[in-house]
Amino acid sequence: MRMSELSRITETPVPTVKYYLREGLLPPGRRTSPNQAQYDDEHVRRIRLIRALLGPGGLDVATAREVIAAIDSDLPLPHVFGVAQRAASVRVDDRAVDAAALERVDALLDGFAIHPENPGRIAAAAVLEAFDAVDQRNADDWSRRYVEAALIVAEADLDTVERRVTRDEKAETVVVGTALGDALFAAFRRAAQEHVSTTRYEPERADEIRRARSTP
Amino acid sequence: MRMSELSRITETPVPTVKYYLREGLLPPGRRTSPNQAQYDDEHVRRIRLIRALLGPGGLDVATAREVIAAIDSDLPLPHVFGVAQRAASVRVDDRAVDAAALERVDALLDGFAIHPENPGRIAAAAVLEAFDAVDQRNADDWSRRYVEAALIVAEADLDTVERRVTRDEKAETVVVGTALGDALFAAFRRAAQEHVSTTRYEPERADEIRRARSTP
DNA sequence: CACTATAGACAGTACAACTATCGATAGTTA
DNA sequence: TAACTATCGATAGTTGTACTGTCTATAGTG
Repeated sequence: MRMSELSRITETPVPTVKYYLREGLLPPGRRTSPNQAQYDDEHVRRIRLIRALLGPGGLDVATAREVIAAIDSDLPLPHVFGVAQRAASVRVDDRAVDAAALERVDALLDGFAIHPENPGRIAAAAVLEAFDAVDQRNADDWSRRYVEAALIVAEADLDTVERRVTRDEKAETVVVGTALGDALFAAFRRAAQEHVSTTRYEPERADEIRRARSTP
Repeated sequence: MRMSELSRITETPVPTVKYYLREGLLPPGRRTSPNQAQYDDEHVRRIRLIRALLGPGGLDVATAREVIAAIDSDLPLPHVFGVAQRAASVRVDDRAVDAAALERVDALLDGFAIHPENPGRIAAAAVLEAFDAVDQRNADDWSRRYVEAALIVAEADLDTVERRVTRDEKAETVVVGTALGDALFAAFRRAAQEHVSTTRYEPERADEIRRARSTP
């Protein structure tokens, strides 16, 4: 197919497709002449990946380029996982996090087999520090339950990757799952908050609200 | 205190403090003359809140202004919760989500007492749609476990708010918890992923890695 | 009385993600 | 085969966001 069709199928404007090509997110098409090229299903797929990473995934173009390069490389899966993790994490300056916050995180993650450089460990310390700066209260009880939930999600993530067959499928799932998983969990969290809040404080209205959704 | 001290305590440049004032994020100081004003601890607290929302919370200035206005208002807590939820959610165009994806989400959230407009419900549908566009596979098993984890987190969130005493404390905790909770969970998820991955695939290395962190 | 610090208005910066224009050429259609 | 549309690749422009800098008149300070 030519660029206009690629653009139509993926609902992405032609100038934007060109932009992705320029930025190295999308591999060039197969040249048929000095100013013509053919694209195929792989390009369609890749554009969908790019849009998922830049949109719901919240990655910037430079970071998306890195994780795409990791998928395309033949590096082992654990390496792809590391790249995806660092990409999806808000970049936190290691030195900007104080030791006390890191110790608290380590206490919460007692028994976890993680390296000191794990992006989550650093980021969690930064978030707890910010939380304390506003809400002068110990957030450890709250955090402990987050860790419990995070373990459930992490097991689900690994299981999902295992279900894929080839190395490339697994690599793509790792990247998409890591980036979109955050957004998916955040969405379900919102829903669960309303649900828990309603059943806890207005149980008499819960049934009525349930009905409103099941019969639109 | 004067602006320079406010700036020093909060580690925020003076021009940035002025910017927050202009943008209505920070209430003006108590005027002592046409071009002098006094600030107090409430301003310090407020700047910390702003920085937490704009930094780890990932809100933009306009959205931060809305949630701060909600805290300052005397609107009831459920309303503040709603504002915070919409603020922390990636804005999704309702019509951009197709009905099939919404039905899948509703199946996953069967029995939940939530309104059809719940931001999480819409956002989850959008994310699942993006995931399917890339990874042509049913993500429902994966999602179900996310929902299970989201319930744990939502209960923790509500409990944390309940522990606060006054309406204003509760309102602030709702806002901070909603915005920073996403980042906190994402961080713990990264840590849990490495932990689960190591114990599952390289159990013999797990102990060694654990030791590396406990004895820095 | 120097000297520094405001407040507030306004302009400028830096970066990211597109979006538009252009000239030379290629494919397509009447 | 002429007219029309599409493409490539280079370059420039746009939009939006979160600051950052400059300026003037005035105020606090040693």
